[in-house]
Amino acid sequence: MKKSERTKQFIIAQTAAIFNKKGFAGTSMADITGATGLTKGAIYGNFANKEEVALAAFAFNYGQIRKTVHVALQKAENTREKLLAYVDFYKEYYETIFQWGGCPILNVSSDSDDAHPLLFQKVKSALESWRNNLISIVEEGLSKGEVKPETSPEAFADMFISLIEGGILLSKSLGNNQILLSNLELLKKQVNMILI
Amino acid sequence: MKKSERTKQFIIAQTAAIFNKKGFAGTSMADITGATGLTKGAIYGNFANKEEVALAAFAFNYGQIRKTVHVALQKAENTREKLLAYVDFYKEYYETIFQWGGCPILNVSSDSDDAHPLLFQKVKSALESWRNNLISIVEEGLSKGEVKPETSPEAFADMFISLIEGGILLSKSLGNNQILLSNLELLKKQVNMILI
DNA sequence: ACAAATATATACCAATTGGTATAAAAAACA
DNA sequence: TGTTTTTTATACCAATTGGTATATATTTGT
Repeated sequence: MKKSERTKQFIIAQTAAIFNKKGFAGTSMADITGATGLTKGAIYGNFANKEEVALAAFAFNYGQIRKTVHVALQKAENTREKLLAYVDFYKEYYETIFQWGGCPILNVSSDSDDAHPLLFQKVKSALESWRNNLISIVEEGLSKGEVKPETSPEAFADMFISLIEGGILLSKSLGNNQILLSNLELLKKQVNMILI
Repeated sequence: MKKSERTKQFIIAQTAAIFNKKGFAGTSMADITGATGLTKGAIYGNFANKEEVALAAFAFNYGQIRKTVHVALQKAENTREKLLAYVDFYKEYYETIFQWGGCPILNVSSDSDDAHPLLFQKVKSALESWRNNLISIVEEGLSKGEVKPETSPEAFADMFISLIEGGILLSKSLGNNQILLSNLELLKKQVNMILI
């Protein structure tokens, strides 16, 4: 691993939480040099502009979550275990996510949807892959006879994501983590309801 | 109504959608003068600073929604009608909300939670009053024997808000309005499930 | 260890940022 | 209508914005 690549990763790691908390317009180059201890020369030697740092920061933030979910799903052997592993992931890691400024998908989506098309495209892809992953799990469950045949994989996935993201919004805004936990409990019940 | 008050309202009306779309840091004084056709002298003659315009813009955006919901709820006579009126409001007005840049609570919450405490406090209050309103409806339904006694008003309210805000996030991000509509259908079923 | 390539710091840039003093214009009141 | 009060435009401010040219360090491959 070359020096430049190490520095790049260092810059991303030091600024990822800042971008997640303050947004693209709210994060300045001064924030970036301040957080890294590097000068603008070093930043612009490794990134073309602020947007590239923001894109890398989002990829980092989202990647951290996806990686951990992926590990948690590895052990799961059937539909129930997979879906409950998802729920348990949020039960276990929501405090960490909150410390990093909340869900990056939620944050970057509303930060970029009307102003930063490149960033918005990345969020769209991330959300799409999350949704498709959930849909696949339910579809697989359907074909294996583990899920009730009247279940709509899409509608279930959308409810799933909504209860999590909505719970994060409510808990962060009201300063009450119990709300997200309550949503996660409800989600468990909804998982059990579609299982045979 | 004095001139100053009319100008104030005019500034708010012209900039409310901009703040909702671009956020606090993303909206500049130049955006404000550009949208109103007024100069900085006029803006600062009516508002102390940018934050005051942003606060007024959020109050305007949220007020528009609350006002319309309030009217829709007037006609409702029992728990079922009240909760379904809420759902129908979003069915009818989500396109308008999207044109204004999405749900102001969702937008301003993630825009302000880690950087603009005054704005964040307003969002918190708005979300609290929405949640309390839903809780009150369910509690009234419980006391009148219209709602199943095992229902938790808080858990129901949180699910209600989450399906709406999560649906907005998904539909806006994926460019697919059908997702919000599907969540609203699910919400109707959930309403019917707690009713006796 | 040395030369070539790479990476970083410094100093700078024009443009824009939020905000203010002041004078001219327009409303409000008598 | 005349005068006082209020509102708005103009011109300005220091600070900060994102970004660049260049010289100096520091890695890298030999």
